[in-house]
Amino acid sequence: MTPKKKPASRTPLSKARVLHAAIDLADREGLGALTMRRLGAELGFEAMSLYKHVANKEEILEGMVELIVGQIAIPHTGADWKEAMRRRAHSAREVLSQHSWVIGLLEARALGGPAAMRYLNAILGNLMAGGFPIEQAAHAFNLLDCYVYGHVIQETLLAPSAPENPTESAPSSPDHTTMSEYPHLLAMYEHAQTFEYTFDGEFDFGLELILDGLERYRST
Amino acid sequence: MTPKKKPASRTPLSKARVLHAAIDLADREGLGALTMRRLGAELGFEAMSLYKHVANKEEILEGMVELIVGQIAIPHTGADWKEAMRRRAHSAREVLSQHSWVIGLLEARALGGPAAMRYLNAILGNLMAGGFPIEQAAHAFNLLDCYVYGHVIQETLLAPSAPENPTESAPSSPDHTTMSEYPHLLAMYEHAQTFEYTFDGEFDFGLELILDGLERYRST
DNA sequence: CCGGATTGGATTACTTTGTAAACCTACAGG
DNA sequence: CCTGTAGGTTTACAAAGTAATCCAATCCGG
Repeated sequence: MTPKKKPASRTPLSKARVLHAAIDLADREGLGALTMRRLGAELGFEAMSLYKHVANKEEILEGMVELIVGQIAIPHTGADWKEAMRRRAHSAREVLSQHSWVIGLLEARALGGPAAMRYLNAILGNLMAGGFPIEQAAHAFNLLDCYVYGHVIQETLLAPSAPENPTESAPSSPDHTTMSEYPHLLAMYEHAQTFEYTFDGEFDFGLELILDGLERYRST
Repeated sequence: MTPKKKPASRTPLSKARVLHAAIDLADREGLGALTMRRLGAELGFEAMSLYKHVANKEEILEGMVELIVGQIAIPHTGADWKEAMRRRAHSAREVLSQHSWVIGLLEARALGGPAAMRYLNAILGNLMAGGFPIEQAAHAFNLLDCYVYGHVIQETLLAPSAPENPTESAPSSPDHTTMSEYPHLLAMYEHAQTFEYTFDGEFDFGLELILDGLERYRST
């Protein structure tokens, strides 16, 4: 037996490794599974060893958010504002949907990190370069961001509730007798079953409507 | 000493009282303070006594969401769709902002309750009565809801972080040296200090833009 | 080359929180 | 009256975050 016992999983451990393992775990089994002991086990160490690399669990959560937010594509400063906003909205939706647990962490953690700052700054810069004066840019940014954010939440709310709680899934039409009291809602459920209804479609509809509205507003 | 010792606080206890006390506590000190022991104390009973009226904490959380969602004004079926949507958006924003912790609970809890169903049903009904065929109503509803939802989150994220974590407040412009790397963001912060910038204003701007867009869309 | 200091990890143990289980007690009704 | 049950209490335990301590290897100046 050579002196190197567990080759891959015994590499030194570091904040970066902890964070990536945490994201991995959250992706696979949801935030609920992210406990210090579990995370330690996942890495092949004891729970308390993690504390040599992060101050506490909160720091892990912050780091996770930071990493994820950093994955959202930032528009290049030269681009046409409308196309830039479209791109970044799609990117944000994709990234956030992929790691739907971040939503639950975004309470005060995001705003501070450098990734978020770079992101926000780039967007505002793009809008202003696109001809929006500051207060219009604020309006536009706020509106777009609320929409993207809200939509991701809706999706994860309605979607086949990922790995978190494998119990109830939302849109399973809770028996027709109950539903008969809510005829419009029932119609909606049925429509949602159609192949005409996709999250992608819904998202793009709203996004384009907002973008067009903003364009009209800008040239006011 | 008369036999009645603690007059008001010793009334029998019931699910309703538990729920209202829970909402009260969450309003005052945030979701983090809502523990079974604390809630029991608040009511003048032991923690375990609560379990004679609710199955578990989850049931309390569900009940809280249900009560809050039930407070959102539902538009009357006759009203003009635009005005109806405007009203309900404002109502929703108000109610959700007042109890900002509901956002954190809305993961799968809301969609099932009767209050939510009534709410969704009424909105869809209004839109369809206003001339939107089902798939357009779905679009419109989704868009509006995402916006309202997203906006409330933004607000609570940026607002003077209520009773939850009295630590850091977000928009305190984290020292000018750091900010100088993000010029647009800095400009935004400064603009936000202006009396021209209010959450109300931002909300209404986006709402009207969306409503106008929907109106245009409907008559396509 | 050596002895202490430092670094990274393991052990133990304490706290908080949800909740199961058993217990108690007053009151209702046969 | 006796009994059972509804409503409340006590005790106890498991999971999770983390403080304190300990331990081994490695690093570093003399």
